[in-house]
Amino acid sequence: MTTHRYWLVKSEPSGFSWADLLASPDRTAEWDGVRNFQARNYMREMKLRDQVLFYHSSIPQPAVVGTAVVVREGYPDFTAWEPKNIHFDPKSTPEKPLWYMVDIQGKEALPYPVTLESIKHTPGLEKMMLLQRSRLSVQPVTAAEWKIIVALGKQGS
DNA sequence: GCCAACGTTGGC
DNA sequence: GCCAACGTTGGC
Repeated sequence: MTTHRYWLVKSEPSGFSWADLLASPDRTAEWDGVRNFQARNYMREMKLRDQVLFYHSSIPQPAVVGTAVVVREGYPDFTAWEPKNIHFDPKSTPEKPLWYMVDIQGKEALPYPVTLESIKHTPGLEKMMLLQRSRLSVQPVTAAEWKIIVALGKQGS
């Protein structure tokens, strides 16, 4: 039997949005540019077909707007090796990569985006890491939390 | 635009 | 190895 895990990734829509993901070839994007060790470690735990909540941050109504799936497991984030890239980091080299990324594929839009505000007030979601560690851009979600959020996103509250 | 939270850097 | 300074994120 296969088990998969659940995650939440955050993105500022002005940089890369849910719509951008859906518009990508095969609805698939490299989740590059993560430069935080804890987030990196979580990405290295991600497995094929793990489920991902896609969250829009730094907007008036931050919210989970869709679901995605991991289609490629952790591999070196080569943008760290490109001096002109905004995510360049000289401490990472092809021989000794420091940063990793995964590929995710957009799966399902949530017709009723699940706002941060509603997450705060929904029983069962009060322990979400999002509420305590708002700055962590890749974080685990429990199966129970996943279920509640996807249900809310599909049918509203 | 402000500010709190918090991760990272660097001097010692 | 400590800790102050600094930078970044993200909610409001």
